[in-house]
Amino acid sequence: MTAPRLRFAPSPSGYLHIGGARTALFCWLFARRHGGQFILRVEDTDRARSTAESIQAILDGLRWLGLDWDEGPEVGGPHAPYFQSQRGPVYQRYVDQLIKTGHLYRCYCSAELLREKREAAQREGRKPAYDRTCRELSPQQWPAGEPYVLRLKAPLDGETTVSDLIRGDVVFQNKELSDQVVVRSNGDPLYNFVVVVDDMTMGITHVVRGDDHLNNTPKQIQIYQALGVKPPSFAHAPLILGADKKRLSKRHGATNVMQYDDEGYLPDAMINFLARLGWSHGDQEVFRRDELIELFSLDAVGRSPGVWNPEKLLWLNGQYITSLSDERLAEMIAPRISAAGFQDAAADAVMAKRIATLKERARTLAELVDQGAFYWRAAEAIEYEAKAKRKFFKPDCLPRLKAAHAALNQLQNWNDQELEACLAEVLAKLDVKMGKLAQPIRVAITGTSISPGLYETLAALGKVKSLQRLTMAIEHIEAEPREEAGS
RNA sequence: GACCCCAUCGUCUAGUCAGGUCAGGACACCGGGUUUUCAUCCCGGCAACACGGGUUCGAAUCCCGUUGGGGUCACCA
Repeated sequence: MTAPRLRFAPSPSGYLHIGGARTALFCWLFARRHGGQFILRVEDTDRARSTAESIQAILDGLRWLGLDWDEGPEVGGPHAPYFQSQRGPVYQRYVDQLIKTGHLYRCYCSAELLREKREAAQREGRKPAYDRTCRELSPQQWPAGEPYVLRLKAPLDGETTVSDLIRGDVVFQNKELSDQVVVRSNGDPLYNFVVVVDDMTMGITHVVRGDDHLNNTPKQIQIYQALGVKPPSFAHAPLILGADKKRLSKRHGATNVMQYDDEGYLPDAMINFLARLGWSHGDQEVFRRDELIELFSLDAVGRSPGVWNPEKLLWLNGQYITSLSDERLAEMIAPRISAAGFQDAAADAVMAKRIATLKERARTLAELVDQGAFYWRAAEAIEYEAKAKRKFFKPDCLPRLKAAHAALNQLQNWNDQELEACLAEVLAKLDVKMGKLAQPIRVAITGTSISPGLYETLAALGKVKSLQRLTMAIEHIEAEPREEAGS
């Protein structure tokens, strides 16, 4: 295959949506797989809805996902500008061509009249297509000074076939297609025309987009034909649905990819998950980015719409978190720790050790920071969970905690092995089971009955903080009124 | 309503194009094991070819129909 050129062409009327992200991913993967180019083009001709913030949000989303574009906003390229709003002269050139070749005609029907006709057709069960009233108007019949739109003089019969790389041939009867408006009465060209001109002039070879565009494709092919140009290859990927099988929207949860960043998802996990939603490679679930590039094929993209499954994304994200190095994770969560207002700035080695105890338990970076709160908190800022306190801070554990404190205080090498040996000795001396000692200590140092393994946690917390919290716990229990006496 | 697309466990899917293994994997769920809690991990379980006709010795796979779901029908993109 000669180097393909693919484009992602979002309209900037919001953030980067999950569905858009997957479309962009498929385009990007295909381009990277075949050594082609990935082009970003902004479809901002709807000035009422397009905003600069949206453009930025979409760029941010793509960058977060690591979908780099070879041409487009902020990087430029040989086919600039990459904003439709700035390509007026290009469109005008091709409008002129189509007028000259007789493919466009003036239609003086008012928007109001068309709306009425459409509604009447709907009511009477006819198809709501334009009735071609003005198609054969001669210039003598043009009402002077009246506004008009330019319509495509489309074929009246025959058929238009979309050769889709995912779905095969999709045939549309031309009589089902009406004479689409190409230029508004104010002179602005419409979407189906500008998208064709852009794809054509930018040398796009493969148009990969959502299923919702399949019905636009024959209209675009008719424009290519009028222009006398061979259309690119098309591939329409199935849409992403919510749990109720309705088109994915905000009420199904987060649809903004950057919200997943906020919630502590990793871009690689998101990429992996998005790729697997609609595309597959045998039984494989986890793919590195380079594997995805190597294996991606439009042949393996399914045809049926898929349901967004946040549970599986969570699982995948956990897999990625576990697989990252402690050091890398430390970098990633540092901003989150300070944003949460925690003070403890531990040395890198200590930080890595702490993360090692947490990462296989956390499915998101947010969970990781949350579950490690007892690490980042100052020693004296410990908060005991009510239930854990009630269950494990009983007066009878005081001797055990005191014995543990005394023994640990003597420990020279504060590491997993030494800690285990040290506590084993305490256990033997007191003749109690591990559970009787581990849980009170756990609550003392973490504030809860749930935490990573005790030795590694003590080791990662550090001797000073650990002993301080043990002391605090002992004092706390001693200060507590003895409930047994009353009841 | 018309047109277009789609149809395997609850979900993502393999298998469909070149009909022939108890329909495979993953998430979730349930049970068991490991264990100082939780999680990880390991083992096991539950669970699907939408329905009806054909074609065929044989159909998840090919054909037709039905049903269901989705999408699109703008002087939006």
